[in-house]
Amino acid sequence: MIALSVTDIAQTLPLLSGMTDNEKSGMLKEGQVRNYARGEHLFLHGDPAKHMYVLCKGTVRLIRETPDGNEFTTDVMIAGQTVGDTELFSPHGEYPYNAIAVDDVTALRFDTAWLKAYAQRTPPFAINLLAELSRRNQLASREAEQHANMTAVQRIVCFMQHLCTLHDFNPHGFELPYNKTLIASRLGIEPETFSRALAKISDYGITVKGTTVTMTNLDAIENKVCTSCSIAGNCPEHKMLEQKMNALAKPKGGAK
Amino acid sequence: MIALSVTDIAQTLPLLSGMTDNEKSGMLKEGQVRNYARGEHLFLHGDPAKHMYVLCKGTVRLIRETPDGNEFTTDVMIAGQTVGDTELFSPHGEYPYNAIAVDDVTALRFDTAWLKAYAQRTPPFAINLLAELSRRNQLASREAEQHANMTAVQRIVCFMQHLCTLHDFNPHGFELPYNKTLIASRLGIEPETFSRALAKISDYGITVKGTTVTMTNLDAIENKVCTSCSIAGNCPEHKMLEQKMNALAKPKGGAK
DNA sequence: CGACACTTTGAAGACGATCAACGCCGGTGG
DNA sequence: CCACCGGCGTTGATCGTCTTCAAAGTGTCG
Repeated sequence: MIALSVTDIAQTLPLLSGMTDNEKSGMLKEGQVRNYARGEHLFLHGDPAKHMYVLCKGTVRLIRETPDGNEFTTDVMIAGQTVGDTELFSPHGEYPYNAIAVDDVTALRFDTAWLKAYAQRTPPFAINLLAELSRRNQLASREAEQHANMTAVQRIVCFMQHLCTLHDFNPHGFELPYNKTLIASRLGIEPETFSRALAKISDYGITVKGTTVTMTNLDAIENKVCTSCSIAGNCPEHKMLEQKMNALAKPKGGAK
Repeated sequence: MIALSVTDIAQTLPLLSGMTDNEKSGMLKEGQVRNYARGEHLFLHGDPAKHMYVLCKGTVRLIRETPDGNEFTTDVMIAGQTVGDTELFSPHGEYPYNAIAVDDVTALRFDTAWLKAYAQRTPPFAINLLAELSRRNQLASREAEQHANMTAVQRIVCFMQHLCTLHDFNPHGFELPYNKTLIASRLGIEPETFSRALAKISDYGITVKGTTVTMTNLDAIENKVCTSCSIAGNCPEHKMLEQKMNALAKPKGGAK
């Protein structure tokens, strides 16, 4: 679990890109450092959206509960990502999901009212917000599409690929960053189905043994599963993976 | 099919809310009136996102094509709605879907570059954009959730309810605004499944005969289907429907 | 009238959810 | 140190839902 310092955040946070160092530090000093223990919630569904969070350490699960008691994991956020930015300018100002710490979490907490005012007087920040929301929209709509058109096996392959680039893992072999039940919930499938599906993904050039994932054949993924690949033609995610697989040596027998 | 004048748009367009009349007309005069015949496309997937469209007349279908030739209808937009606003500040600047006219369409077309600059120097407009994207995000993520947790019948009921409020129809009886194949595609289900499911939705207090929809029992919908109802407790959409059903007389025998 | 798109119905099959059972592991408490 | 427990993961069997393929009915428009 990597922890990010304030300077790390200033460099990596998409919401701050293109802003001057002065502007960055001016904004970051408004953030309060908050810690959350495993299982604690940052906020609950229906709470007034008073804060936005930048995660520095740990993993946060965004969950919506359905009437029949089912839980649906909307997303899983990691260090360097932002929670609650979508609700900053939401018309009715409530969080539409619970945010719960999967492990011990450190976050920078910002006041919504202040951020709103800040966005109004700092156009670059407003633009960054717009770009971020735009990106989220695309992801969300692709999510819905995948659920409608792809089988569980295909969605898992997609997810593994995404996981690998997001966390900057070595495609030749990496460990799952959280447990399988959480992944299944994130993908909207049952743990049983997930378990069974893992046995079948070797057709797509991926092997999963225990918690270790190995990607062996990217061509088997490309144009079969990856939506952005097969539709747009050139998928940045895929190219990154390819470069990395060529650059990194294949781990030998006893390598961890 | 209702056509909107420029003054109609100035009043109803969410993106213009809270702006002065001067600002509104200043922006609207930048829009070019464009007409599209039935079946014509406004733009295609992968096209550079050069324009944003405000629909004045007709219906536009947003479609993504999957590798295996399947078509997935991301959304169906009607007069008074905006197409391409999500891509205004999209990082890579391409439309992620096709936009195709379902019937004869009139739209106001705005230049993306101009809008971007305009948003930077007009904070209220940027804020409206943020609010709109925020709203879209919520809809998209609920879409994904519904697909994972609800049956076809339930999704249809949800859709009918949404349709009724969106188009301001009379719940006691209205005509479907476009054909069933399109609706099925919008819901991510096959036309056959859709057809069969229509026979079963009477359990939820809705009757569909041919292209006529009648809502008879809102209680049967509430807390059974409507996600925002059962989760948030008080769903604005539902309340509107309820008020309307009470206000409007039940149509007698030969009423149209 | 004929072509064509849309809609409906039937029958078969694929897929995922559900219920149930079991093995595995880490932790707790005696 | 061992027994017990709970959470996690896997496997099997069954069931409901949706898709797919096929066919036939409906409607509209030239």
